[in-house]
Amino acid sequence: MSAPLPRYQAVKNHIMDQIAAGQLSAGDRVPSENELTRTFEVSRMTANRALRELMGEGFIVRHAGLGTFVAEGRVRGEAIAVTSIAREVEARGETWSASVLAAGEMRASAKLAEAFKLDVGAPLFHVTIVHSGDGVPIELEDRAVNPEAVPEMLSQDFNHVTTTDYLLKAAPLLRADHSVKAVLPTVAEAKLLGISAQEPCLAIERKSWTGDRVASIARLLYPGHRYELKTRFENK
Amino acid sequence: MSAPLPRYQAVKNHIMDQIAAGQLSAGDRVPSENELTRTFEVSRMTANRALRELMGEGFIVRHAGLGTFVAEGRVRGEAIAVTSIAREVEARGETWSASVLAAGEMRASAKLAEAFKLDVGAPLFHVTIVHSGDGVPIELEDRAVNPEAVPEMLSQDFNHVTTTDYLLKAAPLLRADHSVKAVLPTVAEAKLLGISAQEPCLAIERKSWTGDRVASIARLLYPGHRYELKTRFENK
DNA sequence: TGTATAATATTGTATATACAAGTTAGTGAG
DNA sequence: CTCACTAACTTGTATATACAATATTATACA
Repeated sequence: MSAPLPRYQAVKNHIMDQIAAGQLSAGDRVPSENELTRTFEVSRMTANRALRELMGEGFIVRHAGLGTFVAEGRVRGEAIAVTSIAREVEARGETWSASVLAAGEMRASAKLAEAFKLDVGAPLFHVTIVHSGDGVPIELEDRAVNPEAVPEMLSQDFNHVTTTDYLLKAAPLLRADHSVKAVLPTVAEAKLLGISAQEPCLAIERKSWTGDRVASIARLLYPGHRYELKTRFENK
Repeated sequence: MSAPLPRYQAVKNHIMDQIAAGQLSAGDRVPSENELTRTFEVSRMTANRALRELMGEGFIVRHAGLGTFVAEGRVRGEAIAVTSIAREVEARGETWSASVLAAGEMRASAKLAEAFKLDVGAPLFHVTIVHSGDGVPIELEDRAVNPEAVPEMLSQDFNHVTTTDYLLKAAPLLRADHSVKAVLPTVAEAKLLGISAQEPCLAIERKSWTGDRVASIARLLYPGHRYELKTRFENK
């Protein structure tokens, strides 16, 4: 059972829900701290914290003496989205397919135990999959999954559904950290991706959370000549 | 005359200065809230706020009961932010320096004209700069700038201020598009970055807007072994 | 009617205080 | 020696209170 939601978070969620649902649009006035104090029966400090964090996250802007308003545009830049490789492949007009090289249980190494906040040796699910577009490999996925967060992980047929699609459903994504690097593949990796070992690859490491639990840690490797990451940033 | 610095900001600055100066390294323990309370003669709430904001900005990590520690690597907040390479270098505890290889006018090729929404042959500013940390090249910047958006661009001394710092001031950033790829450097690029031509590089192409005008188009090249891009994604 | 001042509303910072939960080290008992 | 308990320390959340600064509105006076 999860802990009760902190009050400042409930206030944040309420305002964000209103923005997301279109009840509050860019430029609209957001309730003041004192109004939130009354509405939510919290202290002004709690309301201030909720609003301050939303401001830090780019959703709202605040002016002393004036008030608090929904920010223009979407201030929070679109981070690297967690999208399904199948979707990306199809968006290129290619047909996605997958080859599951490994799918089973493993024991958490010290590093993974630390990353998952589990004990060393704790059971994890592990999958290794090559994703292709029109039969040409485009992504080598190596992923460890927390069984506590996603108990039915290994029951899925990842030749037909991507891990990402399944995880997005089974373990609602709260947050993800990404690290992007340019690397050379190992000989084994190069072979699996059907490229030379001298081909630069984009390596994305992703750690995703569901609730307050690390759900999955993945390393995604893309041939440099086959993959490009695009993102957009917007400022208020 | 500037307003006195808020106390929570002074505490933040002090810790960030220590990290930037290398006095605190990744994994090192940061003073606890109660220690900061004594050192800075502030309330615990004020110390908590300072640490909480630094955590939100990715510089530190915190564990209840355990303590506060400098984050591993630099967790860049949110999207691929448009940040100054000087700032990034300094956050690594290194000293930034720059070598301007080219700074002058050019005529817009068909491709650049299209990207800037200008006529082919229209004047553009062009700079090529190698940025280094502790004397070791880390970024090769090749940038075209729209003179209509940034008329004084070439008056700046980019040996001492980064193009990004200047652009952020002279042409308030509204929006930026990023493309990230893994590539091999050309022989010339490899030479400028002091790496082998077989070293994979992270190539970031950035198009930034001020108002409704494209201000700048840059290609930034980083040696794979020297640079890692970190981003964070949050869903509600 | 126009202007100045006071009152009100809003954000911004800071403190003291309190309770809750997690971690670790030390001590005492078996 | 081992285990359990306690104390000390740490982070996490919440409240009441206070003062400061900014912006707007209401009121009073000319």
